[in-house]
Amino acid sequence: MLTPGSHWDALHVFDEMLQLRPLPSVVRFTQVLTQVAKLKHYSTVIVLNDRLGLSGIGPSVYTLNIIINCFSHLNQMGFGLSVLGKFFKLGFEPDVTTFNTLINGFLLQNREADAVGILNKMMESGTCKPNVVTFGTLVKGLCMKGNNTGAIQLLKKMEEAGCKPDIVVYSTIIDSLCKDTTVVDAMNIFSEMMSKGIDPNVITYTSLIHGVCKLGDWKEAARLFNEMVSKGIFPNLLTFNVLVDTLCKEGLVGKAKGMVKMMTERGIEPDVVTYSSLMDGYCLRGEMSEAKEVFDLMLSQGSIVDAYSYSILINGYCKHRSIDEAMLLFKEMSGGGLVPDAVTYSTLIDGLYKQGRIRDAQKLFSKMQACGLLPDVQTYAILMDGLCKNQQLNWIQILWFTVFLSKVCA
DNA sequence: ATAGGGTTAG
Repeated sequence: MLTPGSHWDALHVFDEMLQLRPLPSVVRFTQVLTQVAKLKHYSTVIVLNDRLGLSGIGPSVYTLNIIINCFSHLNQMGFGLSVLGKFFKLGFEPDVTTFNTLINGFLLQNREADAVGILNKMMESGTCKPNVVTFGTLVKGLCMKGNNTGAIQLLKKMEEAGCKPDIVVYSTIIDSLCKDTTVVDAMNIFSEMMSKGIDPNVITYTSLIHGVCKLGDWKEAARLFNEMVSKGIFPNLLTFNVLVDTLCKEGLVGKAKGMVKMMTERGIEPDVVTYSSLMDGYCLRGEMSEAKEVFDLMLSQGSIVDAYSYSILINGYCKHRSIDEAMLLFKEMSGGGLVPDAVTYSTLIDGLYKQGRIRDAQKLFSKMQACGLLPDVQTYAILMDGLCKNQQLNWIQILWFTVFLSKVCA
């Protein structure tokens, strides 16, 4: 379907630009590539860049860096590294952005050692010293690995190296500590940050509010909320979504609806995430007709229903023994051009096993693999559970499955 | 004109 911002529009704009005479500068094309990359249409960026090359517009350090970033996000670090060859062929020097992009790529591939290796080389180098983004990227990588201690150590290390941490580095660590429910530590880092004269922003506060909400400390959430507003920092869509979601997970859907009313009054329109959280809230309470009402409301408001929202409703029906409703939605989403992922399939497979529909579950698993979707740890756990409970596995198979799962988890 | 931080499902 053609929607504003789809990669088809980008292709169109790009082709029209390539027809112009004289040709726009590489800077203009870079601006379009940046926009497409922001929409996460990484393979489109690669295609557009190839067309650029065919039209005789040479790459710049900027476009090459963008291409490396796109290959990283497409899990094609090999191609990303091969772009380095272009630098040397064209006589360009990779800059700090190039190295930062490569570090991020390695981290996305779980190649932490390679990422740290680049940092060390940069520290030794006289020409391309690491900057705040270099450290910020690595801090995020350590947090993603659950290594908050390492992230805090790196924060100290960057200061020793004469690189001042900024609001992004601090917010990354604060958010990770909050996710780890070590909100006390997050608050300490928060104070440390402010004592250094770094002002928190809406992202910092949203992470802290999320952290205290998860602990059920609504009083503290309200305090932080008031504190940020008193500083002239206003809660935005994400802040409200976090509040709506945590209220729903606590079973307080009524309060969540109040929050939706509040955000609307402040001129912030709920989006697909807001509604999906509400739907999940109703599903958790087994109030499926209310969940479906929210879903229909979304549909009536335009086409903001995505694969995620379908998956949430499908999960709700599966958990409340309406597997046929779930299958109907599954067919509907596929027909609507939305692509179910491993989570959606796993949910349905789990639902089918729990109803004793072993054959259907296995058929769906085959279909999932035929679609090129890789089962993950959770999928295998669901398969093993389903097969065991339906006594479809003997002890040898259970043993094999367990060994397999432990390898996947490692 | 390029690089790093906060939201939803099994």
